[in-house]
Amino acid sequence: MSVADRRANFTKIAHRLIYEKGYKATTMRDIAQNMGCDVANIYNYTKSKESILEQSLFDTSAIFHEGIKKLMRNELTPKEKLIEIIKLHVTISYERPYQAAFLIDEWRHLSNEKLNLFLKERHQYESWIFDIFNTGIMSNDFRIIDPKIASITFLSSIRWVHNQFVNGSSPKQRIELEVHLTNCIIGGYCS
Amino acid sequence: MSVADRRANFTKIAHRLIYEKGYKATTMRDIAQNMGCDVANIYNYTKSKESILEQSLFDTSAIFHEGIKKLMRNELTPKEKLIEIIKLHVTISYERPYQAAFLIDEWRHLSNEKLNLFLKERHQYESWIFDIFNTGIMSNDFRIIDPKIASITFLSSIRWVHNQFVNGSSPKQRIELEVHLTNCIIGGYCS
DNA sequence: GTCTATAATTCGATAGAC
DNA sequence: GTCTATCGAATTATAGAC
Repeated sequence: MSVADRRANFTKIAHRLIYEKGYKATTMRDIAQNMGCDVANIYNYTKSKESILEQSLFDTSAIFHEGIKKLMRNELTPKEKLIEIIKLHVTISYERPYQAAFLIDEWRHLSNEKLNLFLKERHQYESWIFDIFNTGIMSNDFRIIDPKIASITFLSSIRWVHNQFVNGSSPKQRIELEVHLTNCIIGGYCS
Repeated sequence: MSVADRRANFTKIAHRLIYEKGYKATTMRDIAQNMGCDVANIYNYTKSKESILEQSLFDTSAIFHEGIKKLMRNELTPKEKLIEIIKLHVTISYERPYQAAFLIDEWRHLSNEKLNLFLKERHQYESWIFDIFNTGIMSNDFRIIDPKIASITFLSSIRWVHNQFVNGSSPKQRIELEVHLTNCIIGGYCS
C-alpha cells in the first residue's frame, strides 16, 4: 500500500468513527484499533486530533462555497437556484457523507480562532441563501413568506441527506433521492 | 432557596451547558463551576452524568409522544395533522429548547440498553409521521411525492426551531415563528 | 448540604529503541 | 514506519470530615 493510500485509509477510518461516535467520544486509540496499529502510529498521519476535524471542516466548507458561487453567477431564476442548491448538497453529501455531517454536528469542537473563522464562512453561506429568498419574494417567484424563516427552513430540510449515503449508495440511488427531494421541497407537500 | 428550586436550578444549568458544549465536552466540573460549588456537590442532585441526559431524553420524548397521540385521535385531515405537528414541535421547543436539542444531537451518548429503547421510541414517532404522508398521498390531500422522503424532509425542516428559543423568547415571538413556519412548510415556497 | 482529598481510569501526545 | 513505555493532565465518582 502506497503512502497516499495509507493516508486515505486513515482519513476514511477516522472520519467514519467521528461520524459514528462523535468527535469528543472518538479517541486516538479508537482510530488506532480500527487501523490495526498502535496509538503512536496515528501521529504519522496527523499532527493532532483536532487537525483531523479542522482539515475536514474547512475543505468541505470550501467545496460548498465553490459550488454556490458558481451557481450564483449563472442567470438563473430564484427557483432554479434552489434546485441547483439541492443538487449541490446531494452531490457533496453523496461524495463525502461523513464530512458533510461534521459541518452540522462537529464544528463546535474547533478551538476558538478556527471556530470564529468557520462561523464566518457559515454565515456567509447562509446569507447567500437568504438573498435568494429575499429576491425571489420581491420578484414574485416565491409566495409571501418570511425570507429569514424560509431560508433557515430550506437549509434545514436538506440537512439529513448525508445519512442516506453513509453506508454506501449507488449513483442511481443518488439521482432518485435528488429527484424526490427536489419534488418535495420545490413543489411542496399539498395539492 | 427550597430544595425543589435548587434541583430546578441545577437542571437548568446542566442542560444549558450540555446544549452549548455538547454532552461529552461538558464536565461535572463545568456544571459545578456554573453552580458556584464544588464537583462533589453535583452528586446531591444527580446520581451520575449520564442520568442527566437519560432523564431529559425520555421525559421529552414522552411529551412528544403524548402530543402526537392526542392529535392522531382527532379526525383531522392529513394537512391539518401536519399543521398540528408543527405547532407541537414549536410549543415543546419553546418550553424546553435545550431538551428538544438533545433529542437531535445527544441521544447517541446513551448507554446501550437505554439507547435501544430510545431508538425504538424515535422510530415509532417517525412511523406516525410517515403514515400521515402515506395516507395523505393516497387520499389526494398531498401531491404525488415519495412518502418516506417527504416525512424525513418534513421532520428535518422543523428541527431547527429550538435554536430560536434558547436565549429566551416572548409568547408573541413564539406565535410569530409558528405562523411563518407553517406558512413556509404547508404553503411551500413557490407561487 | 458543603468542602478536601483522592481513587481509578482514560485521554492526547511524546520519547526512544528497533 | 512500527512498537513499548510513559508523561502529565483531565475525567467520573466516592469517602469522609465539618
